[in-house]
Amino acid sequence: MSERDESLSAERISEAEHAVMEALWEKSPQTAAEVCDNVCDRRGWSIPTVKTLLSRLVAKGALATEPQGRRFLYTPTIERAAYVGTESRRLVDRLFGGRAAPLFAHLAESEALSAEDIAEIERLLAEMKK
Amino acid sequence: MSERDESLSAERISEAEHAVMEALWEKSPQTAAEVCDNVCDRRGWSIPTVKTLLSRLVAKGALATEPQGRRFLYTPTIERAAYVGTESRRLVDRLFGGRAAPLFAHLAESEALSAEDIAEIERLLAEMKK
DNA sequence: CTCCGACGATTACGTTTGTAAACTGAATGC
DNA sequence: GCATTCAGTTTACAAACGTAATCGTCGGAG
Repeated sequence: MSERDESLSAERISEAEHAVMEALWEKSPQTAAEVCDNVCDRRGWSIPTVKTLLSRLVAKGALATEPQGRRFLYTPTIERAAYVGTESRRLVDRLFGGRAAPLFAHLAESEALSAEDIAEIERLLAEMKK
Repeated sequence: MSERDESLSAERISEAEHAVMEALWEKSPQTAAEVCDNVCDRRGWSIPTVKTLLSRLVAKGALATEPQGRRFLYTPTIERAAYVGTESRRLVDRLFGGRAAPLFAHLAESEALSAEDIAEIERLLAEMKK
């Protein structure tokens, strides 16, 4: 019960881990220290915490390491778009029965849509029609 | 370290708990056994599991109990719309910097929007303009 | 050549979650 | 009345998470 599947990257990324991923999607590769520079204050973390998260993400196959001298450079192996996609879908499935329209309706109803959002969405819709 | 705040219902609802909430939003009040009838097969749960989840939800203030003879009737204390709202916002904040338009764009791009979704959204947009 | 400091690796530890068995008290059939 | 049954409560326990301290090692400063 130790050899888990290491190739299929379907491992779930937790919220804390996600913060680390964001830093690396923003810019990569980065060392552990650099990642910490980018997230530690915001989250109130210390370096050991970041290192743990990095290790777990490597174990989950979400990050790749490349040795640079005696330290590692970390790079995402999964694309942000893919992650965002699965997470979005999860939510839509769980809360809106897989339909996006109710989500939109909900956002609209709860004032979560700004004027710009609406304009942007109209633009996208127009574009889709072409 | 035992008396947690019992009035403010900001407690986080986990995924398994959410399934129970859905059953009760669908129809309430219900007994534990009834809830189980509605979710146990789908999730492969046994009654004890449902009971645990119900208790935790009561502890979190998400459900209210009303004694009916020797058993309890469970009723949600929070509205589904409120839950859906906070969860949606969480996702939009976390993944799209709080902007709904990028979420929409993403759904559109990834084919997650059906023709009906689009029609429905156009309808909603038209309505909002009025 | 030796010691220090910087890294990753290992270990830690409390909490939450998923999943459920054991316990306890009350209602109910005989 | 007393045993069985059935509800809720308590306890259990492993995995995941959040957060971090400690260990072991390797390379660079003296």
